[in-house]
Amino acid sequence: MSFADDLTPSQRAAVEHFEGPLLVVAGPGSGKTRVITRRIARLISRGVHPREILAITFTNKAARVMSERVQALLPRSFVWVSTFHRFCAKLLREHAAVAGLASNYSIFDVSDQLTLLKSVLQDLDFDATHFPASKLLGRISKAKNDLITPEMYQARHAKSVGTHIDAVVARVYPAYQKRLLESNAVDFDDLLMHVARMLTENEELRLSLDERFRFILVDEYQDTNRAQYQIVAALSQREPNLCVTGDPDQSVYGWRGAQIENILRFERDFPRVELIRLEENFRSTPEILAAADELIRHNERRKPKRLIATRPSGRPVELRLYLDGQDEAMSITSEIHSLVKSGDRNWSDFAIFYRVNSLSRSVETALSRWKIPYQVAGGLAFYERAEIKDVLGYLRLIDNPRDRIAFLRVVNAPARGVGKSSLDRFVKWADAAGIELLAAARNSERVPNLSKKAAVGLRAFAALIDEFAELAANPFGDDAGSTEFQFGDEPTEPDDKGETVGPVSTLLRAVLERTGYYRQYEGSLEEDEIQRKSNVDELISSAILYDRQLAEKEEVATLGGFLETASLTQDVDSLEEDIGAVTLMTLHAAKGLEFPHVYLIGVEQNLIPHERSLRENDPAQLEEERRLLFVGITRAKDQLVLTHTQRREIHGRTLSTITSDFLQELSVETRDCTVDDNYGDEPSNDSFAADFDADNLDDFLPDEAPNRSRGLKRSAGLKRGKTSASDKRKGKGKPHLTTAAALESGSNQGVSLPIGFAIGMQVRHPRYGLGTVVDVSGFSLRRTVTVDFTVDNRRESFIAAKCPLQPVGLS
DNA sequence: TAGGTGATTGTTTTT
DNA sequence: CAATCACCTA
Repeated sequence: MSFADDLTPSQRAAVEHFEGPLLVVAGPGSGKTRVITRRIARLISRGVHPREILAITFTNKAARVMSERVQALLPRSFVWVSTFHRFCAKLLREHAAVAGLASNYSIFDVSDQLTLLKSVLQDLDFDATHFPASKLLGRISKAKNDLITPEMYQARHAKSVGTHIDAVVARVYPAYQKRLLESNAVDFDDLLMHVARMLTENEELRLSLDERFRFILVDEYQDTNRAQYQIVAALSQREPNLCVTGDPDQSVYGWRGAQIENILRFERDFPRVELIRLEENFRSTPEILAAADELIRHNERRKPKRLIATRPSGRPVELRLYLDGQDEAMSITSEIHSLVKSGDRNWSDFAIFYRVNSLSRSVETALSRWKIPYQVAGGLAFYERAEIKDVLGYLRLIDNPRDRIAFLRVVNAPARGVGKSSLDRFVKWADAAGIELLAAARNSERVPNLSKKAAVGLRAFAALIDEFAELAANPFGDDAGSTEFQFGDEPTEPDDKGETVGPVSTLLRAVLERTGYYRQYEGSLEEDEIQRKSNVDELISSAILYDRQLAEKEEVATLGGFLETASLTQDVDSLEEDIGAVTLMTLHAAKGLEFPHVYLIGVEQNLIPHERSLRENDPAQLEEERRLLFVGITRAKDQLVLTHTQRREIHGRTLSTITSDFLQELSVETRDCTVDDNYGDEPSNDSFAADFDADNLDDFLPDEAPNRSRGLKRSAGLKRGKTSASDKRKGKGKPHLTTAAALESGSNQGVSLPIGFAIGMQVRHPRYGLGTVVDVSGFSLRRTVTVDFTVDNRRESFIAAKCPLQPVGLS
C-alpha cells in the first residue's frame, strides 16, 4: 500500500523523502499536516521503528491532531508526538540533577513568575513602579530563549550602569534564577533552556538521545526560537534525518523570541538539505489568495513564494468602512444572521478576527443582542482561575515542599490569620535563617515579633501540609488515620464500574475536604460561587481522568505527573470547529485554522499595524504585523470581509482613526457603509426572534454589553427559577442558547460557555425528568454532564452546551 | 488583618 | 472601559 497516492507531486516528494535533512516550506492551506502525518506513516512502512521517530509541535492541539491521524493511518504504532515544552519537561524529569534540580520540580506559569520576580525586586530594593515586573520578565524570557544565562547576561551588560533597564535586568535575572532553583522550580522558558544546555554540556546524554531519535519532525518551524533550534540540532547530529515544516510568511511570534532566521539558517547548518515548496493552496478562492499575495509581497525580508490557487473563482474580497465599532459589529452580526437564516450557512462557518482582544467586546454585545451563539477564543484559561490555582497550589506544595510561590499562595487561603505583615516578617526570618518556608512554619513560635494568631495559623498550615504529604506517600494506607476523608454526602464516589480512584484524585479530595475549599462553595446560590464549585468539580474530574488513564497504561499515577499536565495544558484546546457557533478570536489565535467566511475587523493604523510596532520604527516589527494580517486573510476559504471605521473607542476614549498603511497595498472592493446602514436596529419581529419565547428570554438576556468578569456579579441579581424557558425551544437550527444555566446566568458566557453544572446538582430534562448530576468533565464547549435520572435509574451524558438540562430546586 | 477606594495604565501570548 | 495596585480605614 502507499501513503502517497492522493497527493500532489510536491506533497508526495516530501512524504517519500527518506533520509537526510528536509525543509518543507508550506504555504497556507497547502496540506501541511497531511504531509507530515503521511510522512510518519511512510517512515514506519519503510521499517523505521516508531520509537525512533519524534514529532514536535507547538500546541497541544496540533500534537493531538497529528497523533490521532497517525493512529488512523497505522493503528497501534506509538509515535512520540509532543509539544516542545512537554518533551523537555519529560527529559528534565529524568535528568533533573544535571540542571541542578530535583525531579519533582514545579513548573511556574506566568503569574507565578510575576509573583516571584516582584519578590526579587522587593529584596533588591528596586522601585516596582519604575521597573514593571512584566517588562523585566519579558527581557528575562527573551534572554532564556536566546540561551543567555544570568552569568552571560551580567557579563554582557557589565558596563551598563544605574537604572538602565539592562543594568536592572543584569541584577534581577540572576536573583530570579537563583530563587527558581531554590524553589526547585522552572518557568516555561527554563524547560527549553535547561534541556538545551544539558544537551550541549553533556555529550554522553546528547549522544544517547541523538541515537534514540533517528527521525525528527518539527512543525511550525518558523516559530522556533534559539533554544528550540539548539535542542533539535543537538538531536540530529549523528543522522541528520530532520524534517522541518513551516512558512516564514506566517511567523508571528517574533516578539516571543521566535527566529525566522532559523529557517534560512537551516540550509546553512545542514548541508545538502532538500527543499520542497508546497505552493498550491486548496483552501481559499483566487480572490482571497490574490489579496494575500499582494500584501505579503511588500515584505522585504522573505523568500519569495507563490500562492497557487486551485479553487474556482469566488466573490471579491470586500473592504468596508463604518462609522464606529458599534456600527461595524451590528452590521456584521445582522449579516451573519441573515446569511444563516437564508439557509446555506451555519453559525460555525463564520469567524471574526481582530488584532486586540478588546475589540471583541462590541462584537460580543451585538451577537448576544441578536441571540447568536458564539465562542470566544482566549479569555481566562481554566488553570489560571483563582480557585484552581489555589487548589493546585496545595498540590504543588505537597509534591515539592520547596515551592515558595505555592507556599505563599495558599498559606493564608482560606484565611488563617496570617496577614501580609506577619507573612513578611516570617519570610524574612526564614530566609535569614536559611530555612525552607514550610519547615519554618512548623516552628513558627521561634519567629520573633509574630502575633499569636499568625504563629498558630502557620503551624496549623504546616501540620496540614504534612498530613497531606503523608497521604500522598501512602494514598491507600489502611489504618493511617489520615485517610478517612469522606466527601460529604455528595455523590462523587469513583463510579459504578468498580474502579478504584487513583492516588491523585484521592489526594485532591482530601485537600478539598480538609481545607474547606469545597464546602465554601457548597450550597451557595451565588452565580460565581456555583461557577467556582463547578470549576473545582472539573478539576476533580480531570484528576480522576488522569488516574484512570495512567491505570489503563499500567503506569503509576503521580502527583507530579498530574501537575505537569495541568501546567502545560491550556484551555485553547477546547475551541470546537463544529459546535454551531460563530468564532471570535485574535489574529494570533487564528493561525492554523480555517473558516468559510471571515470578517477581519479594525483594519486601522495603530491596530494593524499595532501602535507599538510603529513606535520603534523597526521594519522587522512592521513586517511581522503584515504577516499577521496575511495569516488572517489566508484563513478564509470562500469569503473575506475587511472592515475599518471612522471612529474607534480606545481605552474608553473615542478617537478618529487613521487608515491602515496595509490597505494601500491591497486592491479590494471598497464599500462605504457610513451612510447606508442596511441592517436592522434590532432582531425584532423576524423569524429568528420568534424561535424563542421572547417573553421569557427578555427576562434573562441583558441588553447591554455583557462583560466577562463582572457579568457574573450582575447576573447573580437576575431571577432564578423560571426554568421553563428552555423547554419552549425545540427543533433544529435554533441557536444554542440552550442550557438553563446559560439562561439563568443571563450572561453572554451562557451562550459561549456552558456554566453552572456541578456534581450533586438537581436537574430536570424535558424527556427524562428529574435527575442528579453525577459527573462533569471537559472544558467549555466540550463540557459533558452525566446525570442519573430518578425514573428507571437511567444514566445519560450530555454536552452541556447543547442539552436542555435545567437546574431545579434553586428558587 | 482584611476589605475597600482611588490612581494608573493599557498588544499579541502556542507553552 | 476595567484590571491592577498602592494606600487607607474598620
